[in-house]
Amino acid sequence: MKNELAKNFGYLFEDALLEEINTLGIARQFKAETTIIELGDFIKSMPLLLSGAIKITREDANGDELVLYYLEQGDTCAMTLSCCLGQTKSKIRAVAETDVSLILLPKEKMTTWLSSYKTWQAFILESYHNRVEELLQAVDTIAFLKLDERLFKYLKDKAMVNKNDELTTTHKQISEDLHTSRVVISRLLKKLENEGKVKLFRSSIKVLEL
DNA sequence: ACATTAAGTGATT
DNA sequence: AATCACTTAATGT
Repeated sequence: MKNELAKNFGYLFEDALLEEINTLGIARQFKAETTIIELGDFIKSMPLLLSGAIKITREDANGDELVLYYLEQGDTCAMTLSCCLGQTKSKIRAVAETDVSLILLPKEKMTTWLSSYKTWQAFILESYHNRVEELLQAVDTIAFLKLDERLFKYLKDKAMVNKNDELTTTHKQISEDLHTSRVVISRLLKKLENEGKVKLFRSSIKVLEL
């Protein structure tokens, strides 16, 4: 774990902090599709993403889902930060998009480190900043983009976090992620295919224009 | 061969 | 853009 840690965060954190993370952190792996944080969960530790990608999702009272953003290697969950500080339940769901490997940090350390390590402070502020940016982007996407543009952006994002332009997913799953119906996705995907932006297969989609 | 699941399509609101 | 109803095609048992 130590080398992996150094590889991903070595340039960010000072040695003393890396040491602390190394001794206090718990390494964990999740397989793709595993739910890491469920709605309403209490957060007792904070994750540092070593590899893989995590899909952050919101859900309304009717159980309708909506994808907010993806976390990638080197990221941390901003929701967790506010949960740890405010002692509230998680208002989001986190599902492993790919196989994920991460380190869990005890939440009590977070605030202590904030004052004792400048690099930690910078890291937290930086990732908070990134998260807010992504959230704003997500809002823009939902509010101002038409569904066909949203769909194409979704496909590109998904290809990005998976580092693979061949996506194994179904029209139904996409419709759930984008909060719309399967039929609509099928039709829009057909349109994108005719425009030469994607290639459709059964249970998979190849993104051509990245 | 049969059942199940994914995807395509016309018509309606 | 959503929903219904139905078809076709691919896949699993």
